[in-house]
Amino acid sequence: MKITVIDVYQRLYNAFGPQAWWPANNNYEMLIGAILTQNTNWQNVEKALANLKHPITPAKILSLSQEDLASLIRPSGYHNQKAQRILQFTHWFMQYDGDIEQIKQINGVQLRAILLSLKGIGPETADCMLVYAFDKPFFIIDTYTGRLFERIGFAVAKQYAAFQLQIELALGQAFSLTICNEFHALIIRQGKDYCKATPSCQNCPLNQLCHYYQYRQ
DNA sequence: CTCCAGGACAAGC
DNA sequence: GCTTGTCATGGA
Repeated sequence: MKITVIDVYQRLYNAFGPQAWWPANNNYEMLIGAILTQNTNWQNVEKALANLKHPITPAKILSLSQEDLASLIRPSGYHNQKAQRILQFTHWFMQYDGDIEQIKQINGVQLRAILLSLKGIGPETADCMLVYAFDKPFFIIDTYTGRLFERIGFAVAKQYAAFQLQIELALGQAFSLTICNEFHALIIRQGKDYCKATPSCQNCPLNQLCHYYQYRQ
C-alpha cells in the first residue's frame, strides 16, 4: 500500500496532538531561537535564552557588545558565529521598527529571499521564521524530515528546494500555514521520541511503515 | 571516550 | 555543481 504525505501527517497528529509551536515568549525571541538552534540541541538553546533573561527584546540585544552576547549564548554552541548573526539580524529587524505586522505585509516569496540574503540564515532557518513568526506557509525541511520520509520509503530529493517542493505538491489542497506549522513540530516530536540516528520504532505511530521496524520483524 | 543535536557558509575540486 | 572543513557546547 502506498502511504501519502497527508496520511503521515494525520498519523502523527492523531498520536501526538497539536504541538503549539514555536516555544517562545514573543516573536522576537522565536526569531533569535531559530538562529540559536542551528545544528544544536534545543536544551542548549534554552540555557542560552535563560542567560539572556526574559523579556528578550531587540533593544536589549543591541545594547550588548558582540563579545558579551557571545558569552551569554555560549551554551548553544557556535556562540561567536551566532552572536554576530543575531546582531546583524536584529539590525535588519529594526529597519521595520521591530514590528512583526509591518514585515508580514511583505509577500512571502519575497520575504524569504530577503531573509536568505542575510548571513547566517539558510533555507531551514528562513522557513522556520516565515512559518512561526511571519505567518507565511512553507514546508520546513530539517534532518528529521529527511530521515522520516526516507525510512518510510519515499524517494526523497536531496536538495532542500526540491524536497520542499516535492512535499508541498504532495500536500496539494491540504497545503496551508496550519499544516506547515504543525507538521514540522510533529516531525521533530516523532524524531526526538523515536526516530533518532539509532531509532526505537516499537511504539512509534509510523512503526509499521518504517524500514527499521520491518527489518526487525 | 565517542557521537550527535530543530545548519550555514566558504573553499576546493 | 557537488563535497568537505569549520564553527562549539553539553548531554547520553
